[in-house]
Amino acid sequence: MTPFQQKVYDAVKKIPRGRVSTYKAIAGIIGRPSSVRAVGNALNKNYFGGVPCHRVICSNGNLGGYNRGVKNKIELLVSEGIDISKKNINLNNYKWKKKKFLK
DNA sequence: CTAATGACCATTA
DNA sequence: ATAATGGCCATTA
Repeated sequence: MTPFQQKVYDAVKKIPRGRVSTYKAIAGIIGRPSSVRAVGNALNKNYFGGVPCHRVICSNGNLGGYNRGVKNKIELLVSEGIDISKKNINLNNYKWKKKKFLK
């Protein structure tokens, strides 16, 4: 468990149910905007439960990957009420915005 | 130490 | 619109 991973997981844990975030957004939250790739890498090696890593997707609305199989990722997201009918996620509707919660 | 890898991103053709 | 390219960074061999 590296310090970097710890930050990533901590940020991902804050994503509420029914919402998604992006690798880029997570990178920004932890203070390393240019480490988006490393963020994905960290999530790839996340063997912990309690971290909703299935709610993290690409900035362009694509699903991204999942260490237990993308299929499983889709199931989880759909079960939380997110629509993936067109094979990409509408970030305008589902993206988690921190500001909304601070208010 | 160097080199290779990857659940990314933005730019270019 | 899609496809290829270069850059970026933490981890691992």
